Amino acid sequence: MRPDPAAASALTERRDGARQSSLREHNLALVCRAVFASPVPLSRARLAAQTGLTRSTVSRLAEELIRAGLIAENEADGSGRPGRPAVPLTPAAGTVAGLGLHVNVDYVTGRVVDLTGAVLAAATLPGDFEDSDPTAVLPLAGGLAARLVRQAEERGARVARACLSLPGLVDAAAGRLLLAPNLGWSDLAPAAMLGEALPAAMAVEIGNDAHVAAYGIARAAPGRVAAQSSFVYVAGDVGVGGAIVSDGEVSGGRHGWAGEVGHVVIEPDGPACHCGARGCLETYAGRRSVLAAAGLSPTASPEDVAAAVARGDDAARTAVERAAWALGVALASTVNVVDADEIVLGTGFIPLMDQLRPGVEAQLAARTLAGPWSRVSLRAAPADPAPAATGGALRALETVIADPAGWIAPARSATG
Amino acid sequence: MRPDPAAASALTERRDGARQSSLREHNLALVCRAVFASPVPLSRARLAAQTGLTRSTVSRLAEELIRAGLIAENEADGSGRPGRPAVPLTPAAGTVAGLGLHVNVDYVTGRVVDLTGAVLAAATLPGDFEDSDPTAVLPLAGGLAARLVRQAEERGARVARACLSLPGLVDAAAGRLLLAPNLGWSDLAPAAMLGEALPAAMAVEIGNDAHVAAYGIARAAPGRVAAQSSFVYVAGDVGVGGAIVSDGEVSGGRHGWAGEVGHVVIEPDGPACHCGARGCLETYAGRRSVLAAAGLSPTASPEDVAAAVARGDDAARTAVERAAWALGVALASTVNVVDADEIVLGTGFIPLMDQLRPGVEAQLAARTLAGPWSRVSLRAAPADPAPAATGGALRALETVIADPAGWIAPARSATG
DNA sequence: GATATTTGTTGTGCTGTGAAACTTACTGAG
DNA sequence: CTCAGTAAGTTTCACAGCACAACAAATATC
Repeated sequence: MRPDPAAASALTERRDGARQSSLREHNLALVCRAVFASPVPLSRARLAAQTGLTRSTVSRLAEELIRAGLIAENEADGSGRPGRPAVPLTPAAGTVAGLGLHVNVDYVTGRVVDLTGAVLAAATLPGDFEDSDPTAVLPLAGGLAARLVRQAEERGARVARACLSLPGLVDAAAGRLLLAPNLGWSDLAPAAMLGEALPAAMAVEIGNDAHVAAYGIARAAPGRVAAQSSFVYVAGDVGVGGAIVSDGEVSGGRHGWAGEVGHVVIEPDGPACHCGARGCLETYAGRRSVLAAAGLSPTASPEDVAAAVARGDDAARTAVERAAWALGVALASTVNVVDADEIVLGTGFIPLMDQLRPGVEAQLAARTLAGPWSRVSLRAAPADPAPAATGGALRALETVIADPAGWIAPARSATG
Repeated sequence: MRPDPAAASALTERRDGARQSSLREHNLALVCRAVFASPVPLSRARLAAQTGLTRSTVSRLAEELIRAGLIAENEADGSGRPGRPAVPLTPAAGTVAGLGLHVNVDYVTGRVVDLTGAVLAAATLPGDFEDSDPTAVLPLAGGLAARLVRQAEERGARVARACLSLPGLVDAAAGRLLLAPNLGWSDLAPAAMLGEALPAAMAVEIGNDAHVAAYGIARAAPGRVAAQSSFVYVAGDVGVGGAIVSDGEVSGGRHGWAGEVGHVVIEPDGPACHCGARGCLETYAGRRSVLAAAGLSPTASPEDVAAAVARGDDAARTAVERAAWALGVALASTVNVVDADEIVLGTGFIPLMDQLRPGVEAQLAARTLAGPWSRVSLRAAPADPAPAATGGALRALETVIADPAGWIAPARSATG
C-alpha cells in the first residue's frame, strides 16, 4: 500500500526538510496570518514592516492570497497624510467558509462562518439524544450540515472544512469518539457516519465540545486571537467540562483529554460521582446536583435556579453557594497546576455568574499560590447559543489561514 | 536607545519573515537535532532519508556542523551489507559544553556536561542557606561555576551557556527571581549577582528547580528526548514542587509557574499551609509534615523515614500512608486537568517509593477519568544527586543544538 | 576479478528573496 | 494651478540555497 515501505521503518520519519517552496509557503502563511490577526486593516507596506519581509515580496504574496479569495483589497480611506494612500487588506468576505457542527444531549446545531466571521448559515434541531442511537442521530447532523453547506454555496462561498464537536472523550488524531456518557455512545468514527449528503472531499475533524468552545472563545474573529486568550474554561452542563487555553491554543495533554475540571477532587469523601470516584467538582456544581440541592425539578434550567435565588429561595441560595465554593476550590487547584490568570465560566454557569462570583473569588484569592503577582480574574463566556459550533467553524477556517498554500493547491485542482 | 523606535510602535512586531538564510538555518538545525535525537548514530544518507533533504544538502550541512565542533565522524563499523560503508555521525565529545547550577536550601551545586552527555566537571558545596543573604550566596555559586568552567576549558571544551536553578517563583523571561520562600529571597536578578568570576559573554538563564529537573529527566542525553517524555513530575523536599512535561517540553503556563502540585487542595478544611490556604498537598506530603507525623526529628532524612517504616514503626507507617493517599488524590486531580499518563516522583520521594506506591496507585486508579483507556503509571526519578544541575546543563546545550547557526556565528567571532 | 550496491561529492538549473530603481497617487505650499 | 515632497506599490536584476543527476569511492557477493 505505502509507496515507500523501507523508509517507513525508520524510527522518526519527519521529512520536514525545507526547500525553496517551503520558504514561500512559510512566508505566504506569515502574511496571511498577519492580515487575519490584525484588529485593523494593514497595507502591504505595513505588512512588510511587521514581518521583516520586503515590500516586493509582500506584494507578490498578497497577490497570490487575493487571487485565492482569502484576502481582499479595500477602498483606501483618506488618511490625511501625504504620500500615496495605502490599500488596506482585509479578510475576504463570502468566499471561503468553515462549518461547525455540535451534537449535544438536547440539540444538534451547525453554522457556517466566512473568513470575516460573518455567519452565512445556521440552524438548530432540538431533540433528546440521551442514550440515543448514533446511526440515527449522526445522519441527522449530516443532513443539517449538507443544507447549511448548500445555503453557503448559494451565497457564493466554498466551505473548506468542518469540525464536529461532541460531548465526550475524543481521539482527534484517529477521528474516533471513545465515549460520550450522556449520549450513550462509545467507540465510533463519527465523521464517516454523517452520511452521503456532505461533499465527499470535505475534511471533517472532530473535537471535544468544551475544547472547541474554548477555542472559539479565545478568538475575536477567524485567525484573530482575542486579547484575553489564556484562561481556564469551565462549562456547566449536566457534566462539568473544561479546557486549558494558553495564547489561544487549547492544551490537549497526552491524549487530548486535558481540562476535565469536573473531576478535580473537592472532598475525598464527598458525594459519589458517576465516574466512580467521590467528591468530584461535578457532584457539587453539575446541573443535576445543583437542581437537586436547590429543590428544583431535574429538568429546570440554570435560569430557573438564578430566578429562585433572586426571589430569596434559601435552598437555591445554599445550592449555588455550595457550587461556587466547590468551583473556587477546584479552580484554585487547577490554577496552581496550570498557572492561568483568568477563568471563563460558560454554558450553564453564565446565568448564575453574579451569584457564583463572590464564592468562587473568595476561594481563588485564598488558595492560589501566585496570588500576589497575578490576581486571577473571573468572567462569563460571551452569550452564544452554540459556542461549540462557532468554535468549530473558526477552527476549520484557521487550518486554511495557517496554511494557505495547502488550501490554494487542492482548491485550484478542485475548481478545475 | 532602540535603533528603530518608530517600528517598535506596531502592536505585534514579529519579524519572522523567512529569507534564504533562514532556510539554511532551519535545515542546519533540522540535521543537527536529528543527529542528537537519534539513539543510534546516523549516516548522511540516513539523515537525508529522514529529513527529506537530498544527500548533497545534508553533506553540506553536516560539513558545517563538524567544522563547528557540534558533531563528529566516527569510525565506520562493518555492517556486513554491500555498498560503500556509511560514516556514522554522532555528537562531538569534549568540544562544547553547558553549565547547570543549582542553589538550594542546603547546598550549592554545579556541573558541566558536554554534547555527548559526559560530565566534564562537577562540584557541590553543602551549607545552610535557609533565610540566607543572596549577596553572599550567589557569589559563592559564581565562584563554584567559574572553577567548573575553568576545569572544562582545561579539558578543551567551551562552555556555551549556563542555567541557574532556584527553588522558587521565577520570571525566566525577565531573568528575575520573584520569591524563594525557603531561601528567604525575593525580587532579585540572580544572574548578575554571580560575580565577576564568570566569563562576561556567557549567557545565564534562570529557571525553577523542579521545572529544570523535570526537563533533565525527560532527556536521555543532550538533545535527545527520552522514550518516556510526557509526565507529571513531583519533587518532595521541604516544599512539594513539580512540573508538567509533555513530549519533553515543560509547560510553563501563563507566567511559567505551572506545576505547583504541592498546593492542590486535598481537604478544604485540612491543616494550615504556610502559603496561607488550608489542606494543600504540602501539608500532607511535605518533608516537615511527614517527619512530624512520623515522630522523627525535623532534621531527619527521607531515608530515615523509609527505615522507620521498614522496621515496623507505626507512626512512620501511618505518616507515609497519609502522604501516599494525599499524593494520590492530588495527582488524580492533576491528571484529570492536564491528561498525563505517567507520574514521576523525585528527590525526597525516591527513597519512599516502594512504600508510597500502593497508596498513590489506589487513589489514581479510583479517581482518574480516562482510566479505562490510559492507565497512569508511577515511577521514581533516576537517582541523581543534583537533578536540577544536570537538567540545567542539558537545557543550556539544547539552545545550541536547536539553533546551531546562532551558536556558530558568535562562537566564530569570539574565537577570532 | 567482475558486478552489484550503497555512500558521499561535484556540477548545473530552478526557485524565491533582497536591494534598489522606478512608477503611482496623494498632500500641501506657493 | 503647478510643483515639490512623501509614501505605497511594482519592476528588474543579482544572489543564495536546494534539487537533480551524474560521478567517484568503498565494500559485499559471485
